[in-house]
Amino acid sequence: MNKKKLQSEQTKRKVADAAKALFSQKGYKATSIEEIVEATGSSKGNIYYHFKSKEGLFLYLIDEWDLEWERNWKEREALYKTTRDKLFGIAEQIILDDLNHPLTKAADEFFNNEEKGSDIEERIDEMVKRHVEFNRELLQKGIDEGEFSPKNAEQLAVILEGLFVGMSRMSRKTNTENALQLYHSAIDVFLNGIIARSS
Amino acid sequence: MNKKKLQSEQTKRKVADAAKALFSQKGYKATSIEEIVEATGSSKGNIYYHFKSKEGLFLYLIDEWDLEWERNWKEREALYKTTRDKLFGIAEQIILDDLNHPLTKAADEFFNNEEKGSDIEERIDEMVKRHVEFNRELLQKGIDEGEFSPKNAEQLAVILEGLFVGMSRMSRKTNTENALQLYHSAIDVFLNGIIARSS
DNA sequence: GATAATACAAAACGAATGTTCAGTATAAAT
DNA sequence: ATTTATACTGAACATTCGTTTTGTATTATC
Repeated sequence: MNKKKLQSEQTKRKVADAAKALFSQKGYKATSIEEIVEATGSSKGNIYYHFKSKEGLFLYLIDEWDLEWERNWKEREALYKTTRDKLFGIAEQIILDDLNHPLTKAADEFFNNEEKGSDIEERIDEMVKRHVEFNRELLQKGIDEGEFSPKNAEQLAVILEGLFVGMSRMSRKTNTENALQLYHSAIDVFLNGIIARSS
Repeated sequence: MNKKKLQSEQTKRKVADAAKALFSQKGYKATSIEEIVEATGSSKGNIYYHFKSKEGLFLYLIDEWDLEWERNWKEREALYKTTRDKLFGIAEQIILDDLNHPLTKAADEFFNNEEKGSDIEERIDEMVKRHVEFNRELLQKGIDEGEFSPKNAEQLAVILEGLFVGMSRMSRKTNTENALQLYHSAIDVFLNGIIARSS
């Protein structure tokens, strides 16, 4: 059990990579299996041998992407000391990760589509919850350490997530530099809005 | 030129109303012309007689919706004195208007889709610009009158728009009450972040 | 070496869907 | 009254696209 499994994994990787590039460029719906076939040289049947369905393929990519994001963040987190700085760091990574390896657009489209099967919806919900929880822990820490004024961390976490979502959308047509500036300002406002004041 | 034109307008209205309901419930892609046919009793050919295409029909609805929103706001604007209060008022109207007459979901989906023709994209861009400009004027007024600390109003306007977009997304699965609370908190943070401080 | 499992190809399926078009009836214009 | 324009029908068109199926070569298993 060696040569075959290896070859298989390589093929799966190749399909995943091609699909990722296509979904990123064209969006989810606009990318057809046929195009993935053309890009990989693999056959339709083979793609369906490796992935349950188009949605399954996409979800596979999203999961990979999300895991990679968290891995990257954990590597960089130590670079930032205050929660404030961490937030700016997160924004920076979002922009770099999302605008360079951007399944973002496709993900957005996918999340908003209504046709998704029940299992798909579950996994999406999980992901959003993970994000909010991630934010919540970060903010809670900031509150506990007196950096922010004590408020409902859960709700702030949702607001922060929404802010990121919105900024992502607003910066879709701008370049990286402008996006960085926009995110920075947004977080500035957000932080200024929840910061602990000595007065 | 009377009886016929009248009948024609009524039909167009009927199609528009049915389409609006369907797009709202099911989203843009998920709503087929066939379903609009079933809902109206009109024929496919007739729908294409009144509207250039499915996209054209949707855009027609979006335009109507946006105009109505502005009309409603202008009626209510006088109720709020400070810019701060106006922002809360806007949020309230967004939630009520958007969650009750919600083309929001479909609009979101539509805006994110990549396949849109060039003219479509133009009209969408215009709409976003209108929104940002609307925000900008509001914020500029708040700055001029000393309510907010002087900052880049243009960028704040974009952030505010993004915040609304994000909140809309985050409150998709909640009820009106929770949505109101979320928006309120979000604007609280935003205002707190840009407010003029005496200290 | 025979059998079974795996990786892949190619074609066909099938169903959904937006759009067009030839035709018809009704109202307006001349 | 005849012609013309308008509102509308219903069926056919034309694709696109995700998925299934059938078949085959290669590799692992016994």
